[in-house]
This record gives sequence, C-alpha cells and structure tokens, in this order.
Amino acid sequence: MTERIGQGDPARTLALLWGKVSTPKRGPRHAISATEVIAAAVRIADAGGLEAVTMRAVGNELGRTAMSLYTYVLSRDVLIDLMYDSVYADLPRSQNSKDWRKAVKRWCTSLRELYLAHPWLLDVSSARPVLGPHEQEALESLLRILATAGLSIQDRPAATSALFSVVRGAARQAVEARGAVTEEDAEWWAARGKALADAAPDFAERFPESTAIAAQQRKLGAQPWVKAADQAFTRSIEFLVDGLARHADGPSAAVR
Amino acid sequence: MTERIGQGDPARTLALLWGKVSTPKRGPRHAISATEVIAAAVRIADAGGLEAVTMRAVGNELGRTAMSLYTYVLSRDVLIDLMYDSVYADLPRSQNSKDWRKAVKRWCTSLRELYLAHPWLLDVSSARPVLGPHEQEALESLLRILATAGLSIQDRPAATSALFSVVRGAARQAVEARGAVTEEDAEWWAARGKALADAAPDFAERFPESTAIAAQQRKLGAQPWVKAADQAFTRSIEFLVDGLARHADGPSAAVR
DNA sequence: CGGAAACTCCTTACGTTGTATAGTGCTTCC
DNA sequence: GGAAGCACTATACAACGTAAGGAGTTTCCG
Repeated sequence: MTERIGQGDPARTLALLWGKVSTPKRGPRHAISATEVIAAAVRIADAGGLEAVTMRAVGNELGRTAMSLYTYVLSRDVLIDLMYDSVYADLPRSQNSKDWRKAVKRWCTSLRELYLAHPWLLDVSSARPVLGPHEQEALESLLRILATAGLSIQDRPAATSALFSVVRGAARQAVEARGAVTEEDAEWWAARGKALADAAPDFAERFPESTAIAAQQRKLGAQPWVKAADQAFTRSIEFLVDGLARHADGPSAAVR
Repeated sequence: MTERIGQGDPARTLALLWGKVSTPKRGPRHAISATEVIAAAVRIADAGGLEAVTMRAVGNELGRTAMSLYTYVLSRDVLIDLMYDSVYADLPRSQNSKDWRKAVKRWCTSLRELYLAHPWLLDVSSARPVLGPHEQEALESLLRILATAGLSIQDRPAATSALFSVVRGAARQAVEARGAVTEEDAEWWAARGKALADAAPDFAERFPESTAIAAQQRKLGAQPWVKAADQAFTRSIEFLVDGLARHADGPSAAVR
C-alpha cells in the first residue's frame, strides 16, 4: 500500500510541516524536538526502508515508547509526510541560468540523486495534496526554470508533472538495478531468468521486440541493469526537454 | 508501503502468472479456480482500494477462509501480482498504424483509462521485476510502435520507461482530482486551503510561480482539478512525443 | 485392494503493527 | 494552591499475514 499522505486534519499537518506549531504554555516541555523525531525516522528508513519505520522502532531509537511519539505527530502517516519534506531540504536551490535546458537537467539530476540517497521516498505516494516548504521550493525552482524557458503558464503544470514522473520512474529503476548488484539478488535474477524461460518457452517468438532489447542491453558489459537504468534516465530527460523546447521560446545554449 | 512484487520464489510466481500451473494428480480438486480468486480480489480492490484486499476479505468473498487461499497463491504479494496482470488483459491490442504519434497517444490513453478504471494499480509498486503475459504484451505493443517510429533500439528502453512514468503520474493526478469531487473531499480541500494560508501567510511572496499557476487553474471553471489533470495528461504526452520525434525517423501524419 | 502420499480446506495460534485509553507526574495558569 | 493542560508510560485491542497441525478426499503403487 502506498503510504497516503495529507489525510486527516490538514490544519495540524500543515502547521507541523511549515513549522507553525507553537510551544504549549503549560505542562512539561518536550525533552526532545520534533526535528529529532523526524531525523530518527529518516535514519531508520535509510537503513531499512519505509516498512522499518514503525512507531515502536522510532520510539526505541529515541529511548522512548511508541506512544510518546503521538505528542509530536498525529499519526505515522503524518510522520512520513514530515520525513519526506525534511529530506527535500537536501536539494540544492536552483541557480539562475540562461540555459534553461541545462538547468532542467541539473534539477532532474539533483532530484534523482535525492531518490538514490533515500530510496524509501519512492515508496511514499506520489499524490501530494499537502506540500511542505522544501517540496514546495523544489517545485517553485522548476517552475522558475520553465518560466525562463518561455513555456506558457498553461503548459507548466504538465511539464512539471511529466518531469517529476520521469525522474521518479527512472529513479525507481535505478534503485532496483543497484539492488540487483548484490550476490544474493543476482542469484534471484538468475533464477527469475530461468523461471521465465520455463514459464514462457515461446517468449522470444511472442515478444521479439522485448527480446531484442534484452539482448542489446546485455552488451552493456558489467552490471548491465545499472548502466541501462542510468541511460534510461539521461535519455528520458533528453526526450522530454527536446519536447519542451518545441513549446518554449526562451534562450538555450543551443537548439541541439 | 508500496506493494513489492516478484519477491520470493520466482519460478512459482512466473508459473502462476503465465498459466503454467498444472492440475495436481492426487488429492481433492480445487472447488474454485485461481481465476475466480483473482477476480474476487480485483472486485474488492475496485470497491475499496488495495488495502481492502486482505486474505480474510478475499476468502470471505469466496465463501472460504483466508488460509485456503494459500492453496492457490504463495502469498498476498503474489495474489497482487496476479491481479495486476489480469487487469492488463483489458488493454486493447495495438493496431498497426502508419502514424506512430497517434499510435503512441492511443496507447497512452488506453493505459490511463485502465488506471482510472482500477486506481489501486497505482498503489502497486512500479518496479516490475516479474512481468505477466498481459503486461508484457502492453510493453511489446509500445515497443512495436516505437520501432515503427524508427527510434533506435538503444533509445527504446528510455522511451518506454518515460511514457509509462508519465502516464502513471498523470493517472495518479487524475484519480486524486476525481476523488476531490465528492462533497466530503471538497470540504477537506477547502480546509486544506485555509490551513495552508494559516501555516504560510507569506506563501504568495515566497512562491510566486506556484501562486500564478494556482490562479490560472482556478479559471478552468467547474471542477478545475479534474480539468487540470486531464490537461496535464494530454500536454505531457504531447511534449514527450514531440521529443521522441526528434530522435525518430519513421512516418508520422505530420511533423506538427 | 489397501495403505501411503499428496492435496484441499479449516481451525487455531502467533508475532507484529497502529493507536485507543487510562494513569502518573510535571508545569503553568488564575 | 487547586485546576487545567501537557509529556510520557503501561496496557490493551483490533487487524493483518501466515505458520502449523488436523481432518477429509483423491490418486498412486505395491
């Protein structure tokens, strides 16, 4: 199940995301900060994936009980929203550039690297009804680049949506490919290859195009899946940027 | 957590997916077929989303216990794989077309409609280490179109990956937008708007591009989010197809 | 032909997870 | 100084996937 975000009370979630929760006037103070809770959760996710982020695990990481976390966040889902926005803070702010194509590529590359650094992001729903400040900034950066490119305001939502989607899809592929590098996973992939041959002995006949692609990718040398994933990323962005260039009138280093 | 697929024994999963499981020679016969199990699970998912597909719910839908399902599938994950491939059977086979651009768009439109008909598909991991026959056929269809377009074999993986991603992203947006149409959800969105204004009173100042986009989209009239999602889909595909055209040399109705 | 093996299906149980609820102790308000 | 509000803990519950064992059924094979 993709982790759904932004559910429940939007006011509370947004106040947390945007740092508008004030310190209560009565009662004992929090012994640790919400930032520390989020950081602990991110550590756990980075180490074991999103499924490792249980309230018990996070509480334990902080020397507390699961239930104490509910004095910081409304639910596990809200914690995940906060984690998501917090790692977006790692994205570099976009630099002004006359060459919008380069700027788009740089933006995409940065986002891809973020996904590779925190693969659990890909397991969080891509539906974003509630954005935090860092994620909003990432979107704004991209929109600024597209404005510089001279893309019409009507076209910008589609462009951002497409770019986000392509990067996310390519990052997913890259994460899986890197995961296939270990010995254990390599064995799994070998077994899968054999199983497919058994299950579909007429595969090559039925799917000649897919077969040709697989053969071509085997020529990429060592770690073909990793190379293929990297290539898919760069080419995908190239295609999309080429397409956007057809609708933009801003300056670019070259039409290409 | 995005539902991970293809884990565990690949041989068993692939045999199930490709219909290569033979009837046992001993013991009582299955009283219902695996196809009925899958169909029951799809019904439940269509009605309540992927999270509603519990082994108990599926068993109950069939007048059986949860544990009896394990004589059909190895795990819930495998059941989800089977569900996924089964609905891909609904995709129309691609028709030969001299106009590859139209063919790509038709392909994308069909896939988007599939996602809209079965939104739970979007909650299944986009990482596809194990493909069933119908999903493989969908990929093959697209590859055939791209071959017709004269796209190089090296470029085809990136093109398919990008198209899948863009359709998936746009479908997600469309599903969310349609979900916002009900009265209850509309209230949620109104509350979210107010909460954001409270959390970030300087939003327009910090994010002028995003603010301009939101204002422009409000001009779309009734159900702006639905219209915006539809528009994002068609424009995204247009951009990508335009970009692909830069690298393809096959026939198209017009360069545009 | 009959016992054994394989198989379907059920029952019970277990470990895990998110979170409800009540209680205790602490801080500030009025 | 008592009440209200708050941090944190302990306990409990519902729900979930699935392990394990048992009962009944079908086919194999000596």
